[in-house]
Parts: sequence; C-alpha cells; structure tokens
Amino acid sequence: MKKYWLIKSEPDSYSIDDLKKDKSTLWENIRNYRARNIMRDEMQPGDLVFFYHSMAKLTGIAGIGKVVQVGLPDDSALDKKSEYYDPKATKDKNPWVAPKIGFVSKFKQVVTLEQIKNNKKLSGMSLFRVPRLSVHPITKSEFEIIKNLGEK
DNA sequence: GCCAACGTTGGC
DNA sequence: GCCAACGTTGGC
Repeated sequence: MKKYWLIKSEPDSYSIDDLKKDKSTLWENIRNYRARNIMRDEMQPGDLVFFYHSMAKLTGIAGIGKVVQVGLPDDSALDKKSEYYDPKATKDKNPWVAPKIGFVSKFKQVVTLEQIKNNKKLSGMSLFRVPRLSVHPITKSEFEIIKNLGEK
C-alpha cells in the first residue's frame, strides 16, 4: 500500500526548485537513526513525500516528490572531506542509507507551518509529536488536506 | 541570535 | 547502564 511521508530540507541548501531542476536526487546526509530506520525499513518506491522547507523565509510544505528507489548507500558517510563523514562507517558496513527522491509537483503556494498549526484536522501530525525529526509519516487524510491547500 | 527539546557521547 | 555535558535542530 502506498504510504506518505514528509521530508525536511533547508531551501538554502536544497529547495523544491532544486529538485524540480534535477528531476530527482539522492536524499543523503541524514545522520539520525530514527530517520534512517524510516527511510530504510518503511519507505517504498511509489510512496509520495511532502517536501518541507525549514529555516526558510516561508516555513512549510512547498511541494510533492516521490520515492523512486530505496536502500541506496549514503556514500557521503565514507567521504572524509564530507561534512557528514562518519568515522564508524566503512564500505562494507555503512549504516547510512538514502532513498532516491523524484520531483512530482511544486505547490502553487507554500502550505505554511502556521496554516498547518491552525488546522484542527492536522493537529495530530507526526511533525508536532516528534520535533526535530527530519522524516515523518503522513496519513492519507493529512496528505489530501495539505495537497488541496497547496494547489489552491 | 536565542533557546527549548531532543539526541549523542563518553566517563564511571 | 546511568547520566551529565555537549551538540543539533529548527521555530521564533
């Protein structure tokens, strides 16, 4: 069954426009086990993801992507020059994985964090229960509500 | 830039 | 395995 996710990104480093331009990207550099477990164990090709802009002028959900491929190794953990280098990771035993995310659509308008907070139907979102996590599950109804807001 | 809330590290 | 100290996230 198709699932829905939300992934956070700082648009200064990678925005929905970058994804649109690239068509798809390897979602690397997540160094949090909880987020890793979701990406490794639960994401499936075909799942849809909300693209969330954090630390942005307009904080909120900026568009939709889809999971193209899962379980790819995150090689930046092996790169000593990378900011995300993990000395515990080796080529044979790299704990970090990355999904490949493809572009689907950019919202006509960003669904802001404020809008989400003010919508009672969205108050149960994982986003609010687990602060600071960069990958969240989204329910089908949450997905539909936010998609409609964004495409208005 | 502040700071709350969490995650991670490392000494014991 | 506990927990204090430190680091990170991310809204404001």
